[in-house]
Amino acid sequence: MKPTRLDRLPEQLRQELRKARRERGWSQLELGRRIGIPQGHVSGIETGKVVPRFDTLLDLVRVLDRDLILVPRALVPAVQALARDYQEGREARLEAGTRPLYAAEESEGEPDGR
Amino acid sequence: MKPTRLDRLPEQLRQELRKARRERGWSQLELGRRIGIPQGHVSGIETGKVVPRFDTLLDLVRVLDRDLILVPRALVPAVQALARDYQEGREARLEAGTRPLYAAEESEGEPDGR
DNA sequence: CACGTTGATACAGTATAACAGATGAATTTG
DNA sequence: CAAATTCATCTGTTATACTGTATCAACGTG
Repeated sequence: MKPTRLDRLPEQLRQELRKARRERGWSQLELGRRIGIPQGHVSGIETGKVVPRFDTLLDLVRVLDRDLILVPRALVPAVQALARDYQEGREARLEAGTRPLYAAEESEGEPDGR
Repeated sequence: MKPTRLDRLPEQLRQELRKARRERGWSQLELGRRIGIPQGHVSGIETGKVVPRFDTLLDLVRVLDRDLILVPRALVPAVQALARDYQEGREARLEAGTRPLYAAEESEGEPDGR
């Protein structure tokens, strides 16, 4: 992995964001629309071109049904394992009927009135 | 809790930051020095006057031996409980010999070369 | 009391995130 | 193929995080 002094926003986190967005079948435009930021900005964040403010990132992860939480360093491995297992479970359930599952939902979930 | 449209940086998070800093016996000046930001800025963050960039907040929590991690919303309660229990354990151990424990360490731990 | 520390706040100047809008390449779709 | 979609990137403007410096009140300590 290139150190690319551009990952002031951790690459791992960026990948997870992109993955979560795609799981939902949302384009950057769609995701941006939901939290009120332009497509170009979503792109900049996902590619590591800009480091978002904390509140922006929080809006982003929450609309993707995730959250950012503060944990003691000692617990990081355990929590990550927990999260990974959980996700793998979801994915397994997902490919069972290879359908986006989320993509369909055109319920226009409240844009979280920013 | 007041909604105070100032908590774009969640109050709970701010309280935890302040608490963690004090546990270590560090002043805002000392904390700021360790990650390379001025005392006034630390104050602004702790009081909710400014919303830090994600990288700034990450530097902050890491020097306080915490981390920010992305988790599925469904796991938030579980992870928070885990973190709370862990902290309570530490505190109990701490007051046993009511001594800052951290405060002493003047090992000048690498300022995490920003 | 004089002195040092801590934390909040202010101000000016700089850096950059955020926004609006546009373009173009690659890919998908009709 | 033509049209639409998606995403990266660019330009210009605005908002604001961040820096450096300084002041002040509250507190504690010599």
